[in-house]
Amino acid sequence: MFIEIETTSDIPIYTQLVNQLIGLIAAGDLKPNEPLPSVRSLASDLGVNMHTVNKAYHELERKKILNIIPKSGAIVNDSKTPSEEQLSTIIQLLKPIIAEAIVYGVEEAKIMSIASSLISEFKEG
Amino acid sequence: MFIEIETTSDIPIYTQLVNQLIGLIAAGDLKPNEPLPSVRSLASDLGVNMHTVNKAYHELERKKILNIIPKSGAIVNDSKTPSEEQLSTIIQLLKPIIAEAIVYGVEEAKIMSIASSLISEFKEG
DNA sequence: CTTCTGTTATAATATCATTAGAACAGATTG
DNA sequence: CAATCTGTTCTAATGATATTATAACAGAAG
Repeated sequence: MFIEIETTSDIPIYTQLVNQLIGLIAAGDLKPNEPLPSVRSLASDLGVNMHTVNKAYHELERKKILNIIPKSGAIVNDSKTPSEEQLSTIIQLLKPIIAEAIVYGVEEAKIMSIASSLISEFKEG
Repeated sequence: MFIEIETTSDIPIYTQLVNQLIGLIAAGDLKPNEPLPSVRSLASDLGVNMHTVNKAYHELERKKILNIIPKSGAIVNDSKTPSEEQLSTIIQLLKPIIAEAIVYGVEEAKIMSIASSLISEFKEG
């Protein structure tokens, strides 16, 4: 489990966890139906509290990325087609960043090129 | 100044302000070299505290989007070409969202289409 | 049956976000 | 010049978050 937590970051630990787990799934390092480590073991590995990992897992469950089976564990959900809610989420998240890029003077073609590169980066693993 | 603050949102007020101001600049509603309202008047308009607006302005100055002239006011910076730092910022912000979209099963073409639409939305004003 | 799992509860600490009030000094304007 | 407006700085209080620490519980897995 290749996860690194920066305790000095202003990004909350559980958010760093959420983002990195999403990254691992997107890159195929964590596959659909694959079980995640228990909150206790991952917390121990990372040197953080059990509840912090638990919070990240539940955030991923809220996003419908994980399926948490009570008192058993969490497995990666298999999502072939995004729900309308998920599509809307992506658009809302993307909007302020696209705006920021435009304000910085990043040209449209450059924005598209960055997006394309990032997609390839994940898809290639 | 078309800004709406949702006090019930879990997004901090100053962050909402930052995002909406960036949106206004991207859409051309706020043009380069144009002065922003004083922290006191904008705070009064929005029904929030002066310090909250001040925090947003300084966050935008940190991003080099605003130029704050001490004891005078803030004006919109004219950025024609993004700095390396700004480009890096955009990439780092984009990365987790692209990953999330991929996990949701959003196809590459769809992601690109959303990005393109958002860019057009801003550029058209 | 023992161990592992997530769940729940309480509690303490630190940080952040927001508001309030006041005072100060430079900039602007009439 | 004098009055007003500006961002700046400071202290203070409040509420919400994030994180950690313990502990106990009940279902799952071996």
